[in-house]
Amino acid sequence: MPELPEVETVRRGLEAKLTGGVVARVQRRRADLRAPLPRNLKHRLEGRRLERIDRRGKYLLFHFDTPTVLIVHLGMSGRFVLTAPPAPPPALHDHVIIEWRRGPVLTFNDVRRFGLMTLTRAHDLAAHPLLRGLGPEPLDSGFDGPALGAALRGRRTAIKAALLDQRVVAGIGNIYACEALFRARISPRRIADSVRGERAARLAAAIRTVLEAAIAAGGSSLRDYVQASGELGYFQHAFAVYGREGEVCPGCDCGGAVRRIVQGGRSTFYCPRVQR
DNA sequence: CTACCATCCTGGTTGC
DNA sequence: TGCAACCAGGATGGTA
Repeated sequence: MPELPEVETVRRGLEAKLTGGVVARVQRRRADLRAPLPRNLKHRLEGRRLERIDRRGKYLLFHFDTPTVLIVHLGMSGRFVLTAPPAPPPALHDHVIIEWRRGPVLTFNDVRRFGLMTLTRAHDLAAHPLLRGLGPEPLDSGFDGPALGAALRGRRTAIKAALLDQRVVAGIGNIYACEALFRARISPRRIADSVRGERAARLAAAIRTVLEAAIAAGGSSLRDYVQASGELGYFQHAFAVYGREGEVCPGCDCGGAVRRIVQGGRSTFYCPRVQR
């Protein structure tokens, strides 16, 4: 479900409500997510104070004192819900419940259990296997045409597939790959290696602007994605091509229709007339 | 390297 | 209305 804008929206919502809190109680109700939940989750977190929440790509990084870091990936259907204490009776697919000495109760709910939660030490963070190979953060100031072009150099795969590869750029998923390519007027089928120079600059700018616009809208709410506060993001109404097969190409007078193709088993939406 | 495939899991939607 | 097939925002590991 969640790509960078949704993860960032969750990060902001949780950080605002939870920073400074001390963990009072951890319940691990179901451990068989994408990777087994740490057996010592309870002992490592109880009594720890949350200092801040960072994000790297689609990963949330909860920094506690000790120093302990809780790494979370939401997978396709993972979400965090905040509720007023006391902890509510566990609902279906509530896998982890974190209570604090004061403040709201944090529940991790994940229907499909593709999510992941693990612990590490802060000083190992950059070298952690989950984070080590990630490409540049698209919202960092250093992310520009030359940086993107360098990451794509020599890749003979389609640019759409390359954007989904977290080693190329961190945080982009199927929706924002489609949307960024449309904004940059680049065909999703174009060989990644051929995206250089001015094209790479256009694509880097499109990635940045579409992600920033989505964050400003609170992310996209498809299916069951909601922000921690329970509000719905509304960027899904601003999609130019995603999910719009057959509709008139938006934003220009080309008269073409949005087409859906399958690349690597995933749906790609684009306008063949304006994206070359 | 690359492309392609299956896999993990559940639930909503679609089509008969 | 019932039921089965298909589809879904991710990541990984295997194969050719």
